[in-house]
Amino acid sequence: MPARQAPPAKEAVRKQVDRYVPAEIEARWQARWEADGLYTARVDPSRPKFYFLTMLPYTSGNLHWGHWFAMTPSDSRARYLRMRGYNVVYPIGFDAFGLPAENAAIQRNIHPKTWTYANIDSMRRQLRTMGASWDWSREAISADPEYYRWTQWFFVQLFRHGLAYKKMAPVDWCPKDNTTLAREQVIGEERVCERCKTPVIKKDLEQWFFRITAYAEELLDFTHIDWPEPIRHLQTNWIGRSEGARVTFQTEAGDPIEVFTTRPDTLWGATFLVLAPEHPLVAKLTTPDRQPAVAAYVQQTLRQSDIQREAADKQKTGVFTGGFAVNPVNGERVPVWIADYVLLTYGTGAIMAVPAHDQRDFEFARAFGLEVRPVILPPGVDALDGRTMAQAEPGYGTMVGSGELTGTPADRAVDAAIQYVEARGAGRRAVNYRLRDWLISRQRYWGAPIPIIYCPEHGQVPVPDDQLPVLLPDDVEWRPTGESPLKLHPTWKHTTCPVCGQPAERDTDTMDTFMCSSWYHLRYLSPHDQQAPFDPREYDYWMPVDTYTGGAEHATLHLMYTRFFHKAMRDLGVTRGDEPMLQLRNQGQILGPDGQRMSKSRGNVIDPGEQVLAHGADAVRAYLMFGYRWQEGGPYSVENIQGVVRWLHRLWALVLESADAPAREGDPAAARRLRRSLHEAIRQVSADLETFEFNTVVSGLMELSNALAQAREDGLEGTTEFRQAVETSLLLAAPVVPHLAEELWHRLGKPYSIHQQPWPAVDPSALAVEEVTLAVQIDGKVRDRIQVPVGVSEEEARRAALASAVVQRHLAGRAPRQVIVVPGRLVNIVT
RNA sequence: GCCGAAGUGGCGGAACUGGCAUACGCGCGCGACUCAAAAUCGCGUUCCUUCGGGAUUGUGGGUUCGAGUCCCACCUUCGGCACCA
Repeated sequence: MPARQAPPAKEAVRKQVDRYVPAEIEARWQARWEADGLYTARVDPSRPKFYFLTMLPYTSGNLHWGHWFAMTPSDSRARYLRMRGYNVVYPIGFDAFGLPAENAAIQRNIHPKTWTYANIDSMRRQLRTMGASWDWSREAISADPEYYRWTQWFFVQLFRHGLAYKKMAPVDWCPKDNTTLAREQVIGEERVCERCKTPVIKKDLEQWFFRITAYAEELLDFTHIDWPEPIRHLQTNWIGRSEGARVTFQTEAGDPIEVFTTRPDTLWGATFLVLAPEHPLVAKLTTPDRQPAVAAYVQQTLRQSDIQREAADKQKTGVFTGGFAVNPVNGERVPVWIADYVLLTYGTGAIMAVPAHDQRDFEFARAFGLEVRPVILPPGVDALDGRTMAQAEPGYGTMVGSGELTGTPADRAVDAAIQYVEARGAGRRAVNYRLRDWLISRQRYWGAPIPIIYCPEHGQVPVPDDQLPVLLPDDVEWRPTGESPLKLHPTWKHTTCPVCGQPAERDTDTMDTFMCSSWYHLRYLSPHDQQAPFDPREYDYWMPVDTYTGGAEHATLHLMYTRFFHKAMRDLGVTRGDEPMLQLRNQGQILGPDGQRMSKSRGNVIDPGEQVLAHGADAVRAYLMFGYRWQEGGPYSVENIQGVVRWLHRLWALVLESADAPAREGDPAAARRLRRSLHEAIRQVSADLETFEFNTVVSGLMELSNALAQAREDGLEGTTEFRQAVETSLLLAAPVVPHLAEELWHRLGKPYSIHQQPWPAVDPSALAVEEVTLAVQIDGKVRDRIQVPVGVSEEEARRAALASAVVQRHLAGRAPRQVIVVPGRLVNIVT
């Protein structure tokens, strides 16, 4: 759709001006800014720095609304901060490794590398059309050897300090993508793969893990960062901290069983133990006569998918092992069962079952005729009978039937029980986390190879720093088979041990791409550094990131991993400070016009590129800022984009039409009104850019445009006040519509570039008014409005309000009981 | 079930610490321009009204001179977690 021409206004004396054709100006200014290095950021200790970071895009091929919505409002804020005098670094790069590249490459039968780098080329071009103020000289691509050399270097650092380790474990496996996944990449109740939505299965595999659990406690501390509350809650819940005790039960087979409980006060009611079927002690505890039943149950559990197994409403199943343990607090002999409702991966993989006070244990006990023994009396409960209880009683209360501790009240029961077991060496206070270590091995091709060599003599040997990167070979069969493609390469894995020089083999897995993106903000500091992952001088100046913007869907993935990574590297002396990103803000999502997620299958995809072609990048930027609450997002609206398109055409025409109006004097009152509108706009636009309230940034600019139009009606064209207001309008609009502002600034003959001008300051005297309108309320309802001088006394305001004819009529002779005066706002007459 | 976010005109959404609800824009209506239409410009636009006024921020209570905003209970929608001991 071509931009439409605005004819001269009806007075017909308006100068005929060029129409606004964004296509003619946007590319030109983009090229100029880049040629001039306008946004190239350099360390300059004489100026305050600002590290503004937007989540790097994945190399999926095309920019969609999500990119525009995340990036262009952020860019406006970066531009604003630059005009405010900050030395802003606003870098960009590409998250280029990963499964989608491989899967797309498989579909199209082209090499993942070819596909990825072709996408980067086209995405670079598309990104440039946004008119964003990125420092392209800092571009980093995670699939470049000069990048992943350092990803591997970080792995080696973690390995050397015991934070990366390999272990055999039941892990989540995506049967479609043929690779393991981190726990965080398994989504929802259906337990599907984050990428392809295929239900995951469990496999026992030897895999590399990062010890994120060592940082569980510290990751719960958000006191020094300004992150959105929902993200803090999601991470807190994911980490899942529980306080309680670990208690040891001796067994008749010899090996003790350790359990974790949050309710040590119920220990005396533990009438049996339950182990996860995969628990290592199961074989040892099982008596010969129970062997067939136990083996059958374990087999059955293994065959079941996790979804079947973890369905909460499922009937409890399990079998008796034949083994017995001893309850350490009362010396009673309790049977040991196995059941699939106990998870190997949480706590110790074993529980003490207290059927009277835990609903799951209760259901299990009733299903198998096990004893239910109440040992807690919650307030208001006189007695509980284990034989007749219909459900568990999970509340806290006074201990009963608990030996020496009988009678301990609710508020002391847990502590008393912990002290009791600690004194007898049967247990200790403990904190347990739901968080598990981060599984980073991937049996896929398109990732950074894990830099470990296996030597028959020296075991796991990290690749020495001077031999990094371990290059990913191009000549592989990269289609997935379930084995790592690197393993099937004829020569790649064969190498020599860095310690002894004897033949050895490389690890043939690659790393989770979330490892690559855990430190990209550091690579931006010096993307071509050959000596180190980043230049410490750049680090000391720019870090930490001051503002980070991106999607909330990474709450328990990237946003948690990158915090862990930073803290681990801090402890290794690589980074400084406790947190990598001080302020985080999440944008919402742009949906299709039907309110559904845009997708080809729904046929509701609107291409942002087409809108840019039709209306210009500036209009799309302004539309995205104006039409939504940025943190919320919402459906794309064809009608609403017209609103900002009109505004931009009006602004364009107004500026050019009034550009060389002959100088004259105007009505002082009208001039004062214009000046007040101008400074109110400066105040509002500044404050709202600061706080990410982008919709009111644009509405403030529109109101200012309306005030200019009114001023023109009032005959102010040609006055100093009018010219200043026009120029300041352009400065205020520059962060939002950078091309249009630059073009008009240029046409007004102002010095290049508008983006290097200082941000306008609010003059408080311009905001001052002589008269204010007070609302006059009677019993809280507005009945009248009165004009009073600005500094009017309360007494005068009251008198003026009571003098109002409307008020007199409503009062009808009654005397007000009370009159409340809120200076500058209202008078409320209470009858 | 647990945790979190959000409910304001026909629509997107404003409303800073409790003080004039509905800014700004879309849409719609009327008018101007036009042979006509589009575009553009101007005016109007929360709802009801007997034109006095009355009602209104998901629902019901409460605090207050005054509540979209604070408190209590509930409803709806969306997101996350879920046999986590």
